[in-house]
Amino acid sequence: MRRKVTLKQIARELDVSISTVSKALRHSKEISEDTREKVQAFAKLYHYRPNNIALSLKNRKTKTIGIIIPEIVHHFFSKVIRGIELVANKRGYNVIVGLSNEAFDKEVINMEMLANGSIDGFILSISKQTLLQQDYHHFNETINQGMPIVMFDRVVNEINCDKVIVDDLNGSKRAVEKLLSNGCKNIAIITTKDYVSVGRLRTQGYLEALEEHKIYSKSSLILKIDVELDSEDHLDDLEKEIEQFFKNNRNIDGIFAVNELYAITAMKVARKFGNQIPDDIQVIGFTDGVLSKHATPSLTTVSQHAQDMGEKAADLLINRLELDIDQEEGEEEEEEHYQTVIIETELIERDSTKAL
Amino acid sequence: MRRKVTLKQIARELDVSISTVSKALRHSKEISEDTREKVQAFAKLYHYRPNNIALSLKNRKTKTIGIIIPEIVHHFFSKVIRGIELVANKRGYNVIVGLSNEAFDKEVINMEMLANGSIDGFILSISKQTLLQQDYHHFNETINQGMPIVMFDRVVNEINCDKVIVDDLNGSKRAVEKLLSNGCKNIAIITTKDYVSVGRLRTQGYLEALEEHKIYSKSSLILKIDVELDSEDHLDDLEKEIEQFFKNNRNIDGIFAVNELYAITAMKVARKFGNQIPDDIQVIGFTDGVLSKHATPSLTTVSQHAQDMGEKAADLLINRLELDIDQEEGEEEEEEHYQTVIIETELIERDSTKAL
DNA sequence: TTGTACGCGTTATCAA
DNA sequence: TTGATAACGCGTACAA
Repeated sequence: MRRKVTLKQIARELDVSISTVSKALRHSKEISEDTREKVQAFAKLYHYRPNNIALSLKNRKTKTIGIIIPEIVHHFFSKVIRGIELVANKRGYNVIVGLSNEAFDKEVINMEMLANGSIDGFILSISKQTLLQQDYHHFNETINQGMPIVMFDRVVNEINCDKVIVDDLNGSKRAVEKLLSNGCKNIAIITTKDYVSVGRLRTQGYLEALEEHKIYSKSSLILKIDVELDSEDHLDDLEKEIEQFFKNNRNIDGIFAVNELYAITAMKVARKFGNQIPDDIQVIGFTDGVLSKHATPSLTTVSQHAQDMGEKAADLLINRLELDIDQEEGEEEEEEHYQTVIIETELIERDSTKAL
Repeated sequence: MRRKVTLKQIARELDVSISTVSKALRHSKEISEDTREKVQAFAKLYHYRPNNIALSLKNRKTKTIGIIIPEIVHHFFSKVIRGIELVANKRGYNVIVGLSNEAFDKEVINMEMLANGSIDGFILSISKQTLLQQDYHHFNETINQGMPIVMFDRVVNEINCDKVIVDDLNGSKRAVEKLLSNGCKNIAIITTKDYVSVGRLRTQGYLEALEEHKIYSKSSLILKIDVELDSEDHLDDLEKEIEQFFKNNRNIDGIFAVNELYAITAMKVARKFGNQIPDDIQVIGFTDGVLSKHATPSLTTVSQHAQDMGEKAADLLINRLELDIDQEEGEEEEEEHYQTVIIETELIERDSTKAL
């Protein structure tokens, strides 16, 4: 077992100085062709590779991006990661992942852990608990320490940073309009409680679409699901709640659900109540997931282009990181103008809505 | 914007030496209570945290685990990551993720990138292309450099390292036995080409189950799907291939599919051919995915306990890392006995098989 | 053409 | 009780 070789070992072996080896390997023409070749041959033989950690310490940058997401077993988030990783790798960065598991504490701890030199910047989506508590000090502290953050999807206005969001409002608006133009008269929405920003926006889109079509929204047609019901353990409860909702609203002929799980469950319940989809009830979800594609009937959805979001977020972050380098000395940092990139949604029509 | 403070800055500020600060912060009783408190107060005020990179360089370990997987947008792999992250975090480690995207080159590049000091060890699952080419030099090199590897799921005998695998053979065997005891007479298998180790093993389980029931296996009932058909872009081709398979085998009354996608697609095709599930054809898949749970009918599957695999893999790796420390000096490394942990599968009965 | 010295941030050892 | 020094591995400005 030969451990990793270092410059020092090569230097000792070849009886030259460390800096000579360093220069020779970096093809500096300060060094004679003779020694250069000798050193390079030796380095190749022993598979010399510079130690990343030492480079990070020296350069004061790690070429690593920290990702903090609430959950990884989730099509949307894993697609975002894929997008981030793609761009990051292409631009010479690695990706380190921390999971908040939707909990405030784990989010804070994870961020502190990574912020102490392990990474150059964050890409993150806020946990539900954090959104609920509205405690964002850890984000601000991180930014104040000069570590850039890019938020995606679950963002918050209070924080000054680059953001990548889905056009939730217009996405849902168009979905609801689709239902309307497909002839639905009683469109229900199954959404989250309002503190989840994306849920709130999607609800708003729903309301605006109705309003613009001069339809009065009825609060009875709006079901706001509580967070806990999302977890695997509470699938049954979710189903029951939606069942109750159906019982209270016998005349529903269209459903807009703000995520895949709600949509699928709604379809299931609708069928249980003897409805045909899309003949009796048409359903549209909001997501990128696999479920939608393979459900029966396959689900018409508002696609979020998750991978695009990841790619965009990575580009934003790396751009800022490399920009910071150039103006390193500028000290008084000319007022930094943060961007909010909006990723357009796309309505993917499948079999849960009528083909006109 | 106050940048991260370092020992040096605190020392200068308080007009003491760096080492005094360091000791004071580590509660060394070498230091007078006076200065100790002074330093600690100052450090707290400025949120001093030791720089991870510097610590890594000094301690020659990063407390970071590198994960290399073929694909992240995949229920199985993301669940494994969740398991790894859970244990890693609990034991004070971070997790850095590299995606091979099923390609040999990316696997190699990613590993080289991380092996140069960024991590203490790998947890990985081999890419399809690597399995196909059977070129494993990068694994051996990594291990020879003293960096431990734990492989999971897609492993290979040639490599000497800890492994965590699913009991593929017995899992499929029991699945097929279930179909048999449920009355199926013509059980087909939809599997992968043999170089995918898990596919091969699951096929073997299928064959053994038949054999033990004195049933001759028919090659016409074995469909081995080519890799490329797995990708999103080739879903249609996959469906067509399975359709053709059905046309050639009109008498199928049971299907065992080695993954979720194959199973779902098979159900779809079966229905298209006018079959009722589970009345005419019973189907069992091999997976942990969401599709199975939410499909119509919901799919009976062999669960792999992906999260357990991740947890076990992380424990194996960290155990070895911390063991290495203790016997650091031992040099002649008493022969290392690597383990292969087998995670038992579990048959989860849902609605694609008959309830007897 | 080659080597020395320094610094990145930290800790451990030894000297004062 | 405190401080100076070395070391982790690297790159580079400067000296030889």
